[in-house]
Amino acid sequence: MMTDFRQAAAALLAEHVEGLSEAEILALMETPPERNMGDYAFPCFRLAKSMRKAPNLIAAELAEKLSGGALFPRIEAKAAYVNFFLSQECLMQEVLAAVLREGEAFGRSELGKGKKVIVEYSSPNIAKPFHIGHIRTTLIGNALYKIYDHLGYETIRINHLGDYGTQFGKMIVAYRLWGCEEDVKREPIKTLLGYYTKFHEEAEEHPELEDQARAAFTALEHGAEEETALWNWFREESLKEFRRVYDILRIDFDSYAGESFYSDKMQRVLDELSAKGLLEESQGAQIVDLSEYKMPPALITKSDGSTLYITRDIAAAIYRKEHYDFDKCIYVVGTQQNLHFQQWIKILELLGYGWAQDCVHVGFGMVALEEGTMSTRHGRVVFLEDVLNRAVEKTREVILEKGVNTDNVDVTCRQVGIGAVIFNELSNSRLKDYVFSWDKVLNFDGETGPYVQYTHARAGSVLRNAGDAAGRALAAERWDCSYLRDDSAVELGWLLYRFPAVIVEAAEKYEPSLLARHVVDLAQSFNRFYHNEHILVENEAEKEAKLALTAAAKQAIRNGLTLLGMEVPERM
RNA sequence: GCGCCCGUAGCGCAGCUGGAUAGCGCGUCAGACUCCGACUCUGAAGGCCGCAGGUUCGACUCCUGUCGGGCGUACCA
Repeated sequence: MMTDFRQAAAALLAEHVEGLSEAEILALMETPPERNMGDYAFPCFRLAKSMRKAPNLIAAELAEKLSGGALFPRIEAKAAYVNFFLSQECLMQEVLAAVLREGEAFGRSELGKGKKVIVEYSSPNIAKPFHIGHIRTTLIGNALYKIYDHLGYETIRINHLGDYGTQFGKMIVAYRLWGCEEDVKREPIKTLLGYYTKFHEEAEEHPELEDQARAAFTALEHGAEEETALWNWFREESLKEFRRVYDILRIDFDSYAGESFYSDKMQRVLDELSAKGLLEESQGAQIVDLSEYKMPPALITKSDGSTLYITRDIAAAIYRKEHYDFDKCIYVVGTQQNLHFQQWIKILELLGYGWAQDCVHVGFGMVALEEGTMSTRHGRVVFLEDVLNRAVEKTREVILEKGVNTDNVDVTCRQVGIGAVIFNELSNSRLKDYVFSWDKVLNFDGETGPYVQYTHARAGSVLRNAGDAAGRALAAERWDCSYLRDDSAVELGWLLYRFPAVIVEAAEKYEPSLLARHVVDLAQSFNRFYHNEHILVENEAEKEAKLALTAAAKQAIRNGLTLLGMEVPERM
């Protein structure tokens, strides 16, 4: 572990500041807007009232009294701030030693040791296309899983398949009416989707189809033979297709227990709800009234007795707590379902489950198409697999145009193309809606996956060209950091120093984009360093210091991208 | 109607638990490959941070209102 410099500065201040604890000082410490103003700053505004003195006077007095020793050779007042200048030598030595010693474990921690976290993500509906609407939950969930794993948590990945509900009643009815076994076998999802679309068209003129669909689902729920067989078949065929996409993305799950898995665990929910006096009948349906909490009522069962989404989610939560005994259960599901999750968590609380507060809904904004909202019913979808394939093709075009530096073009195209899609998705904050654009996913310039991967490959190339010096740089315990004084090098040192903290922050905020952005910063910084400074110089001490920084940047970029779920080619 | 989310340069986005001159990418314009990989780098132009109040020594950041967009709001998930 590296020294916490911020805390060191706060400790120094604590000796001379009255009325504030070290922890409070630490909380107030900030980073100056520009490096030439120092590395840490303490604003004195807060002290002005109690000390009855102007903040800039207080700052000046504090700066006068403080002595930072080797760690902070300069401590100066500027306006109302006390600015701490960290010894670049200390910073660089620590950072290089930490990154090069820890290697791919750099950024790892024991924060989650002994704790178990469930991440539920992806969760597509069977018999429906795996489209770009699913990309966010799939990639955000996967990245969160990797990040939590890196922080020492025991993780369980659950793909809560949408494999239950009235929609399957519709599918069953449609198949009986228009189904063809060979067609389904040949192209399962597209064929089934066709039936589904046709069902909705027909149902507009023949509303009785809807009733038939509800009846079919109820039959399925009661284990009727024909319905169950059809449903099983649809599920298997769908999973085959989903797995193809997961394989491309190198995503895996520990459990595919979808909604249907809880079908036999629903009665218990109903019993518990009614034992607590929460269940009421209303218009033939069973509901939980939540008006006291300013929410609409939650429908637990429909008037025909079949269950609903929220009932299954309650059953799932209880099952998971009892089966896995999680410390945290993360649901990566779109913000459209905010109300659903609020109702659901409230009901768990009302049932007396204190662990409800360990369940967290990680929402994200919608993906729309340029021509409007996606709609499977209207066939307005972009298949995720198509996006991935086109990204790979595009990479091939770029490689053909610019030349290759790799032994296996196919592998590299896949790594870069898929990486581009993943990085593009994960570099924006999750809450914002966005419009899917082919131009944007297929653009490889600027803040993109290929840019970061390229930077990594380039750093690798420098290290290869360095010959023995690279080995010496890596094996060393100290480096002559006086050669790493260029702004770009200093900046790079800081970004490397902050890397572990960024991973923690990304986990705390369930926001992989923080990590993605940090990796871009690292890449930009390294590219600047590369251009400003010649690395492979004659002077051995200088060369080794620069190679150490190069190797450290490469390692951090690699670790960051790996945590986002990307592959990181050595050459491209 | 009510609830939640979003509104920052032409476009796409950052902006740390309020703090010192609001940043990055794309695009545009002007530059840099006899030199470690130009999928790179440097510079310029481009902003009343949706609008109006309020809290504060200080507001892109917090509160209220308002406008614009998205989503949700009982038998879909």
